[in-house]
This record gives sequence, C-alpha cells and structure tokens, in this order.
Amino acid sequence: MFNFLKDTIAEIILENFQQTFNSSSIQINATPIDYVGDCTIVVFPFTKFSKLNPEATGNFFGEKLMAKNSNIESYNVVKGFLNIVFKPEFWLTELCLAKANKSFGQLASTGRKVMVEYSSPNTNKPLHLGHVRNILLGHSIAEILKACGNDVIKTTLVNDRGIHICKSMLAYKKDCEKREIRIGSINPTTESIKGDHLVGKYYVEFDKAYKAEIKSLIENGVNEDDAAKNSSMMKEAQQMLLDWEAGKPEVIELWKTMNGWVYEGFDASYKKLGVTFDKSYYESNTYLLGKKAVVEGLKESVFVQDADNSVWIDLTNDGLDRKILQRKDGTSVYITQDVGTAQMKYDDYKMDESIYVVGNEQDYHFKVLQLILKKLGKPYADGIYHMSYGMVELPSGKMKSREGTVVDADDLMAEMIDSAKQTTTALGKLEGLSEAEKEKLFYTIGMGALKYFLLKVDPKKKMMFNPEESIELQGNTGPFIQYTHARICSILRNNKLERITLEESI
RNA sequence: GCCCUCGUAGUUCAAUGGAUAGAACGGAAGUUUCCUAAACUUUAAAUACAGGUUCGAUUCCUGUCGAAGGCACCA
Repeated sequence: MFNFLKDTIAEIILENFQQTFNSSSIQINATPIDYVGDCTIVVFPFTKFSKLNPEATGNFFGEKLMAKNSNIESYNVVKGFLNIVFKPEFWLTELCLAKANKSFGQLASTGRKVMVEYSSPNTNKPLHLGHVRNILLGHSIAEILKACGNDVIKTTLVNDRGIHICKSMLAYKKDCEKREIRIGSINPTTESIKGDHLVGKYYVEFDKAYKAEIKSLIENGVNEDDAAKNSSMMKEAQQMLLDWEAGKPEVIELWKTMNGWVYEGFDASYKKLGVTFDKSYYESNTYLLGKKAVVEGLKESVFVQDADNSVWIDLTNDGLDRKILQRKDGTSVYITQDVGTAQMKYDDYKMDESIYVVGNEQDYHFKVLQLILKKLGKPYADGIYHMSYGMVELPSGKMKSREGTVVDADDLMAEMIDSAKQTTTALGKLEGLSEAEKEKLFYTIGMGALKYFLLKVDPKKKMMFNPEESIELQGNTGPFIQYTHARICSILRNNKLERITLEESI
C-alpha cells in the first residue's frame, strides 16, 4: 500500500545522484510495533551512491520525501531504517476511499482464463484429511485468483477406473454372493452408511482377504513372489478390469452403481466443506486419450519405440530419466493419461494457465509432464503450474488408506462440529438461540477451526496432525479470530449513538 | 545409485536478505462491580553443525549430520 512512495524515492535518486534505480527493488515495510512510524524504508542500498553513512542517508531521504509529499507528518531514522509517519488526514482519506469502494479487494479483470484442478479423488474410498488440505488449498487459490480478476474454472479429475476400483467391486460382489442376495440389495440405504464409506469398507475387505490368502499360500510353502502371482483374489480383480475394459454389461452396471454411491457421498462432503467444481473430468473418459499423443510423438521423433514395442521419452539431457509412455502390450501409463487429459482440458477451455493442486510426492511427475508437453510443442505447456503442497502426517507417519491409518474427512468434520458444540454449551452462550441458529453456530465454529488449522501452515511444507489432541479452539485458531470479530462488532453496536462517522470527522 | 524437499522454544507453526527471531499450546505467577474470561497481564524457553558471500544471513552458496519424498514398465 506504500508503493506510491517508491516512485518518489526513485525520483529523488535520479534528481540528486543521477542514478536510475528500479523502484520495485526499493524495500518498504510496515514499521515494527516497537518503533515510531507507519512504514519503514530500508536505506542501506542507497548508501552506495549517497556516499553518506546509513544514518545521514536516511535523514537526507526523509527531508526530501517531506518536501515532496504533503501526506508525511514526520520521519525518524534508526540505523539504516527510515521510519515515516503519515498525517491523520491521509489515513482518513485512505480509509474512506476503501470504505466507499464496493469491490474492495477485487482487482480489475485481467482477461485471463485460469483452470484450477483439485481434490481429484479415487472412487474406492472416502475422502481423508489429506484430501481436505488439498481441497481447501485448491478452493482458496481459485477464490484468490478470482479476486485478482481472473476467469477461473474449478475442476476435479476423478480417478474412477483401474484395478483399485475393481478391488472394492469384487469384494462387494463376493459379499452379495456369500449372503446369497441379489447385487444391489446391499446399499447405502440398507446399511445406513454414506456411499463412499460403504465402498471404502469393501476396499479394505478386499485387502484383508488378499493378505490372508497370501499368508496361507506362504504357510503352504509358496514363496512370496509366487504367492502374489498366484493369488486368486488378485487374478479375479485383474479379470474384472479386463472385463470392464471390454465393456462387459454386468461389470459396467456394478461399476456405475458403486461409483454413483461414492459420488453421492463426495457431494455431501464437498457441501459441508463449502466447495464446488465447475467441471469434473473422469479418468474413464480420458485414459485412452494419451494414445493419440503417443502416435504424434513418435511421428515427430520426440518419443522412441524400443524393440519390444514399448514407447519411451529420453529426458536425460534435461537432467531427468528415461520415462516410459506406453507399455509393450500397448496400454498407457499414468503420465500418458495426463498428457491426454491436459489436451482435453485445453480443447474445452483454451485457458491461459492450468494449475494442478497435487501433493509434493508428484513433483517429478509434473516436471516430466510439462517437459513432454513442451517437447510436443503444445501451446499450453508453459501455462501449467504444479501447486505442490506438503503431506499431512500423523505422529505414526504418513497416512495409508489400505492400512487404515487415515483420518477420515467426514469423521473429522463431525468431531470438530461436536467439539464446538461441547465448548459452546459449557460456556453457556446459547441463550435465546433457535435450534437452527445453534446448528449454524456449531458448524461455523467447528469448520472455521478446521479450515484455519489447515490453511495457516505454509502450503509447501508438510504438516503434522495429532489425532490424540483434537484441533484447538483456543489460541491461534479460527474460533479465536471469529471471537475477536464478534467482540469488535459488539463494540460497534454498543457505541452506535456516540459513533462519529469518518465522513463527519473530515 | 541418482534427483527433490525439509531441519527454528518442550510441542505445533511464523519471520519478500533487514531493527531485540515472533505467536499459540504446554510450564510458572497473576487479573472478573469495567466494551463477550473462547479474554487479558507477567515470566522461563529456539535458528542441527562447520565454513563462505554480504554493511547485514533463519533466509543465498558449499560441506557434514539428521528426517521425509521421488526415479529403475502402479496410478
């Protein structure tokens, strides 16, 4: 907000020392609380041509600034720091302008289109705390970009196909068979459970059964590698994936049904988090798209084909590795799908920038993705930005879905809201509130605490969550800020009659 | 083996190369006829180690030690 001083300083430098100084490299900060001043200019860089010591340089600039800018009331110099005090009239004018500005905080349109992809869940298990960090970061970034005048498209890429999806489908099918009931007669309604949780339960059940099978094979003298290869569970899952790819009606039917349950569950969680998407991409629609890119890359000699028919790109000259793009059996891998999806997104929206909110474990993947797109000469390659964030860790280490060491998103949200309820009730602050108002209050406080907890940490850094200690409602927390806001409102309310408006005081 | 990231109070987190490294929780000692005690006041407590660049380094560079992640046909 003190940028206007920078140009004046550059002017002073030009007039007195005949030097052009890039005004953007001038450092102006808010003055620390222990010193007198509104803002502070760092004058060390000016001593080079002023040929004065820092103190004298500060005084020199202070004098000149006073002469040039009538808003400055006084200045003082401490070491190499020039502290500026503005006149009260300056602040009144500034604050009135800010108040009158209905779109305060909203910048003028940049005319740029930006896509933000976040959440990007698998449809074989419910959302967990890691997703929540991802979702809140993605949603926040989208909102910030909007406020900065960009046209923002919020998307998510749903990983709705693959062997892991077949695992929960298979476990479900087996359960129906075991109970000798029709497929579909076990469902979220009959089980009174959210759809994503029901499917997640079967995913865990598959893993249990698989592990038990491996264990018994090993006990019968089969070595570990062969046991994995000979597992009937895994073979059935693989067969199911082949059937899915072949479009076998009963498999597709089950897949649609179970994914439908999951989407209903996700929608409820998203709603509670207060986030939305403008467009969803489904991997089942995009997983074959990369093949076109493979053909294209081979034609342009960006990719090479080995004797066994596998397709590669050599990135060793760029300091990376040799990366496979298509297996010898002709199936595409993760990166190839992403190449195809990137193209599809661009075809749909022609955006200037595409931001992927994805964990930092995929830093390498996105480096490779961008490089491949560049080498293919894609116009959108430079607009790709991997918003890489750190993992949420538990005291026991990384969260792993299969091992059950995850903090479930729905459970956590419910806990936070309940904890807000407990505390609020204990403090006896609910007098005169209707049930609906109470519910809204608990939600606002609980979710405020959760969101602030996850967003206050530098996104790049990994963060620790200890389930033993619930998220604080006191201290540097969301509720603390909400409470401060409530008190400020209360002061304004109570002083209404005596309040002097800014306009009047001017 | 190679690549990337990170090491700050007891703990969880701050600090565009700038002033005396800030908070919160936890510890110790206090505060309620007064604006919402989900508060406030006081207090002890930290830059992994060794060099270098700089007027100035938690921040940049090099090395050591430690932690986590990735690459060698899973997404």
